[in-house]
Amino acid sequence: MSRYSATEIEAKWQEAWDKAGIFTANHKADKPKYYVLEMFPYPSGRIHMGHVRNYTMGDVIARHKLATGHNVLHPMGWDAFGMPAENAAMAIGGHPKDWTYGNIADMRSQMKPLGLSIDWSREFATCDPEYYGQQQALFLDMLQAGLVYRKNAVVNWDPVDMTVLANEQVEGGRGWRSGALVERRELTQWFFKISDYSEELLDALNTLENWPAKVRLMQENWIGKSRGLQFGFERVDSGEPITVYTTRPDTLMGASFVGISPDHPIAKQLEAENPEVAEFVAECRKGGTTEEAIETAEKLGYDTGIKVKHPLDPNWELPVWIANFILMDYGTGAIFACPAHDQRDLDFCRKYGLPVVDTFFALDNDTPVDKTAFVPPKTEKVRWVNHFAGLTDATGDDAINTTVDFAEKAGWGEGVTKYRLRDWGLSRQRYWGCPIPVVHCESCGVVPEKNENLPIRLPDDVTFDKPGNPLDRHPTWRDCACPSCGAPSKRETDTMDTFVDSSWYFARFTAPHAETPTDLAEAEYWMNVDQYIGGIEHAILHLLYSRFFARAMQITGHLPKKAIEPFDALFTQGMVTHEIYQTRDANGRPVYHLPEDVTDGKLADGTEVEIIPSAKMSKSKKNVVDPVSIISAFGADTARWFVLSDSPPERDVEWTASGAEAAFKHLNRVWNLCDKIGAMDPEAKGDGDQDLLREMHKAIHDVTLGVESFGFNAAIAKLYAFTNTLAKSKAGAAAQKQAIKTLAQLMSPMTPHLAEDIWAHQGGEGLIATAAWPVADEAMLVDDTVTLPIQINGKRRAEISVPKDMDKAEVEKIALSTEAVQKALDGAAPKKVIVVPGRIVNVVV
RNA sequence: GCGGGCGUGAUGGAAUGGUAGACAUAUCAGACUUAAAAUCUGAAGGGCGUAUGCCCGUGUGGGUUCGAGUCCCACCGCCCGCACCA
Repeated sequence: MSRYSATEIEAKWQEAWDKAGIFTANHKADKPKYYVLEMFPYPSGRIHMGHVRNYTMGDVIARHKLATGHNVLHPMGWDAFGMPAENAAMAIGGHPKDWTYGNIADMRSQMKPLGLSIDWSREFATCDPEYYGQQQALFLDMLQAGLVYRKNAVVNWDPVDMTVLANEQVEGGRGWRSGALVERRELTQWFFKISDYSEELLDALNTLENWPAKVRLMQENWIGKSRGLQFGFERVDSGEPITVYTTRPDTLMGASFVGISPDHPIAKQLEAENPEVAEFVAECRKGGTTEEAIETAEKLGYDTGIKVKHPLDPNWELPVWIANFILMDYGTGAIFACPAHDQRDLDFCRKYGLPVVDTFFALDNDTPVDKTAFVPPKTEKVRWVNHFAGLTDATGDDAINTTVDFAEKAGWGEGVTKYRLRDWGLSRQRYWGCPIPVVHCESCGVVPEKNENLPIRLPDDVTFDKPGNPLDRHPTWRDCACPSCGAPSKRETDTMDTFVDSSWYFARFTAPHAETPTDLAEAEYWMNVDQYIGGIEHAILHLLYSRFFARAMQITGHLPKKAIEPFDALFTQGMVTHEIYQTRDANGRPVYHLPEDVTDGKLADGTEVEIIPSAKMSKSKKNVVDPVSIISAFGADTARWFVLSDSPPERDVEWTASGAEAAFKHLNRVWNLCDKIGAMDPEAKGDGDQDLLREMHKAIHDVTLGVESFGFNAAIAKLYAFTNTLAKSKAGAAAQKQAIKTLAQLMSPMTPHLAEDIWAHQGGEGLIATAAWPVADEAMLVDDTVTLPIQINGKRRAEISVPKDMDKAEVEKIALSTEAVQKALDGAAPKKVIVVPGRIVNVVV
């Protein structure tokens, strides 16, 4: 009997697939296409179990589609620009380019043994000049189409990475990568006009039926549409209006003061004139220092002394305050405060002794507001005591609509729609990114580079011994001729946010070597991505940017109209977790231990470790298992099988040594089963051929359903069960052989190497990878005889065995004659009998 | 605060409104072995009982239904996302 040697067969079949070129995507044949894509990795240098899970899921889909007669596009690339390469250069010397390409080579060599059905001929890295040159071309087209612009803006400055960050890249006041507290600076930056597409990006979410509802909702909240009233408060001194935006215009009679942002033009003017204001505004800009401080930040205000007139009563004057909680880039940067119905306004007014006026009460309670603002749901009816349009009992929603109509008719305000989504600032003061292809000329201003000069390559001779951008201090790279007038000029030294790189790579995969960003014929054939798979952490940033880029690329003629939503279906997979093993050092500080150093809760020297519940694998907690060592111990098939088997794919899966071993043992069992069946006399007859084949068809049905609906764990459970059935079967050689070949086919998306070897051993034709996927025979899915449970009043009391097509009346008769039913009836007639054919019988007594 | 999701054995988890706990882990017992490992066979939600069996059981409480883990309402707990957004 031969032994299952994963190392041997995996290398053998990977070579065979390569040689046959079966994973090379090809659009010539007359078959439907299928584009499956997993989010491409950052080349950190090591693959981790998360990658294994992500790519295995995509591979299962890709291989299944290949076996069901599709032209499959399943590419792989590298999201290769970004800070870590520069950090490495600063920390250990060397060049970001060498570091990155070295990592790519390492990771590729770790990934290849997984046996993924990837078309490696389409591989690229975003730091390839061939790729980023096309990105520059795309940028220039977008510039011409008015989708990119430059403006002076208050931006988030990361003092550690020494670069600006987009709003989406600031989490809790800290840089998403460095974790440093973000400062606010005013700089001239490049922006993508994503906010022009707010409404469309929001509307189109409804068409993304095969996206998780959670992701759509997160994007909806992020875009943040609101409807409200915009109007002016007239200044008493100058007669100039201060324009405010409010979503609760119905509370205007409860207005207590007008508030403006510290960045509002009026505040800026006062700042210049008045040192006291300057000091206050500076204090506001500093902001909090910790996350808690930001959450519980004290409301700060400064009374400017300016008075404005209430739009409904020229004799009613309100003070104008500068308040630290008002954001300049939302609405108009100015508000009116209604403390009775807004907790934040109430806190502010109580602090500074400003009036609090109730405008409505609950229908059954008219207690004036004291410390808690009265903010009922807008759908709840309330009783108005202070409204200008004569409202009495109405819901908030009705009151808002009535008020907007009233203001529009009276001509002092207009209903407007606002979005929270702001334009995407793409300038980064970094070296290792795609250079922005523009030139600054003293006479011509900002001039786009000529297309024939692309790519604008990054210079290789740079140093990282000083903080800041090496491009900025390079002696010659900046020098160039103005593309317009030819005069000596300076290049832009900012590079693009790396999210730009990942916003169109999926389109580039359709023609990775085209001389233009895309090849429209190829894009027309391969787009859209039929199934996209990645982490939920990209729910907003990457996916929203990509949706914007798909629109921009359509406008600039690089993608067909049908690709406006580039990802037909999205699946967000869970993480791979592991227990954490901890001891403490002499000072009581935690010390973590690698799983491979812990046996039965003890270290090699016998020290007991504390076991902390599973968390995402991370190097700092040392709860990591290296795919490379798993593959060398058990083989890729075992790793692939295990990451899919234990949990539903959208949930986290806990890596356990026992689970991985169990997966390995099971594959051995299947191997031995194949050996055993192979050794049978081909003419041997046995018992229960039909039963085995029936189970085989049920397995085909269930596994296919599982694979097609991301029920990988359920599919694998069915494969376990069918293997157990086959192992115990006494059927004849022909039936067993058919069963093991089918089992191999059903396993082939998950464990492709083992499946291939079994196929060959059992005399299967060609490669199993390209063999037609088995189809279940409907007639074989139902047993001739079915076991029906008999319920009495909904509780199971007995079972009967009847032919599958016996009619209801007959089933009822048999059910009623059972001992349990007779006993329960005790001579009386049943009140009701429900017979669900093939399912159940319920007798009500 | 706003929004969303989830609560099933010791554990991960199965169950188109139709026999709850498939499949797997851990556990226990048996076979093989001088012994162990490996492998194979079997047991196993809780309680009572020698047993045929009976009672209870999917976070808690109600409801709809012949029948609810699944649908509806309320509550409790946990997780995630967003958040001075006017």
